[in-house]
Amino acid sequence: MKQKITLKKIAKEFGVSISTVSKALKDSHEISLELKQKIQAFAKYYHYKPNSLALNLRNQKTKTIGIIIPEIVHHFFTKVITGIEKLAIEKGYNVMICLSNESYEKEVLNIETLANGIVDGIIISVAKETEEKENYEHFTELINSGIPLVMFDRVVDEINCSKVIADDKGGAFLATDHLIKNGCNRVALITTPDYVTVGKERREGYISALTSNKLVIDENLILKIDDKQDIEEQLNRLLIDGNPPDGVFAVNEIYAATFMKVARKFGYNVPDDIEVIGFTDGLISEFTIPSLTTVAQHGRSMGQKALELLMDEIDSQEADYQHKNALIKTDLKIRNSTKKVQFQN
Amino acid sequence: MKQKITLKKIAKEFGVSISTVSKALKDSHEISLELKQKIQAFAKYYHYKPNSLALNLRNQKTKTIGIIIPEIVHHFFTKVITGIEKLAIEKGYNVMICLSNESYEKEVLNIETLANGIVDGIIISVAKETEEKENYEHFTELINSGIPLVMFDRVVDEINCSKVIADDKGGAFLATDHLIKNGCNRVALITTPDYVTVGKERREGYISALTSNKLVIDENLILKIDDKQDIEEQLNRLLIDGNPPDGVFAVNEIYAATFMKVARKFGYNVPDDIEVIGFTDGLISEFTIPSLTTVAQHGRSMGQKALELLMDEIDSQEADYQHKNALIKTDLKIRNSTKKVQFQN
DNA sequence: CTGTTAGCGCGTTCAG
DNA sequence: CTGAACGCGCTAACAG
Repeated sequence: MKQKITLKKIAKEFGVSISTVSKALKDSHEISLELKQKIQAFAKYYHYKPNSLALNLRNQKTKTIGIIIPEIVHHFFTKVITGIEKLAIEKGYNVMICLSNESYEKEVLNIETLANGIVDGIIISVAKETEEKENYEHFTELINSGIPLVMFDRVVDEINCSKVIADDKGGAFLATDHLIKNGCNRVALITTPDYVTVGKERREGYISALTSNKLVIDENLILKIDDKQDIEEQLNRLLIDGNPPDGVFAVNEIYAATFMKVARKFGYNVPDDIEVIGFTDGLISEFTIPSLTTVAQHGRSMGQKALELLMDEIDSQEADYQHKNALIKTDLKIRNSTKKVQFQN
Repeated sequence: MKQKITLKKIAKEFGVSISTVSKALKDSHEISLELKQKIQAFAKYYHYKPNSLALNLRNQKTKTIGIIIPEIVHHFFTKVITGIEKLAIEKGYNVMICLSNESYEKEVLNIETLANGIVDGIIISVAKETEEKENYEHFTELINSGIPLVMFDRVVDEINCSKVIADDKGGAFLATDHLIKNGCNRVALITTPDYVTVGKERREGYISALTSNKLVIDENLILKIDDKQDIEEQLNRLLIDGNPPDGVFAVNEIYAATFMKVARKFGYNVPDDIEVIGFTDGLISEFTIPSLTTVAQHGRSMGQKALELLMDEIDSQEADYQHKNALIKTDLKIRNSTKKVQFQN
């Protein structure tokens, strides 16, 4: 168990002081060439590396940024992380990922530990439970303590920090509008409970598309899924009364793919009887039959943008930093769960 | 921008020394009850928290463990992480995730930074490129420097550390045997290039199942996929000559799902013409049509086991720690890409 | 050219 | 009951 090599040990080895070694290793002009070379060679041989703990303590910064996400088993979040990570490395930062598991308490805990001197900034997508409780003190405290915070995807308006979100509303509009243009006039929405912010946005896009196409909003066609219950069963309701929708927009991939399964069970054909679009950046869409038309979220871009904003704030340490918001464009990825025929009439 | 509260500041506030405050906060009997109460109340009010950097520096440990994985956009790895994380939190450890992106260089870099005093131990699944290069110095150095290392899934035999792997061979045997028992006698294997260790294991299981069923190994039925090229095109080869396999075992979900797509394009029906099994712990399998029969890997259990072994090594700081290996059972998750009729003859 | 000192924040002796 | 001193590893200002 080889011990770590430190300045102190090198100093002892050469019978010089610690600071001499430190300077020698930084190639300071104050040190004689001969001594420098010897020390540098020695250090290299033993793979000397400054202890980052000590450095961090001294510099009061850590060159690592923290990411808090609700769930890692989720393709969208992993994409975002990939985006963050890539850029972070380029900028010489390390990345630390924490999971809140959608729990308020764990989110608070994560923030507390991260804030405790181990990261220079935090990127977060807030937990469902936090959105539900509307309890945001931990965010304000974090910000007050001087640690930059950037929110992405699931953001909270009340908090004054930089934010990056996908154009949820626009994407939902795009999808719904596409269905209508394809000839659907009974377009259903499969969504989350109200407290989930992205769900709300997507719902607004859906409604706006309906109204702008002069269709009425039929509450019977709006289904809010409770994740804690069986999803298939809840989806049945849309089909069981023999008066099915002819188009379906689901706010995520799982809902969309599961709906297709259920529809098939009821004997409906997708896309001939019912066209389906999902909102997602997932893996499943390509492998369902028919493959699923989706609203692409561009998770990687979101991650990159989030890191950019965070860096911007970290670098410009002005007390009155002006927080920025970014909207990541979404677009339709047409696959086979919708008909190709547009503008048919 | 509220400054962080430290022992020093509290001490100044009360006109006492730093160590007095420190003791007061730990409820030491050396401090008068009155003073203790005042200080504790004050600290609580200002959310005093010991700076972990300083603590780590002092204690020479960090209570965080590092995870290095090749790719995060991969359901199996996220499952493993979930498993690690859950147990880690319980044990009071934090988790830091780094991505190697399958690159040798990034893996080395990750290890170097993590080893540099920021983690107490590392759990890794090695990058493909590292396996290819067979360059393992960074691992031996890490171990020599006294930081416990545990490998999972993609492990390297030559390195003396604890390891946890899925029973790849057994799972492959199970799958292949199942196909044969179902009546297949031309079972194909879709696998990775040779240097990927898990691929090799699974291949062995496949071959062992064939021989134990007295079937000959037909190299034409073994297809090694190069991920850098178009997968569908490579899969065509299995079907293009009009003499297709009647069973297919793929070493991962993507290969399996993609094969089903290709087979369908060639007019073959799964499972009637060709039965398919994939090795995986993924999301896609449930949503393909037909849903995919798989060998379940139990990623979460692997993660948990890996952390257990790591903790075991960290706790027992004996110089001659005896490294342990764990084999995580795999089992068949029967879905609809295989026929239900077993023992038919 | 080299060494001393101080300080980052903390906990632990050891003296008083 | 309280405080001074030390050490974790490092750097920077200041002496010599």
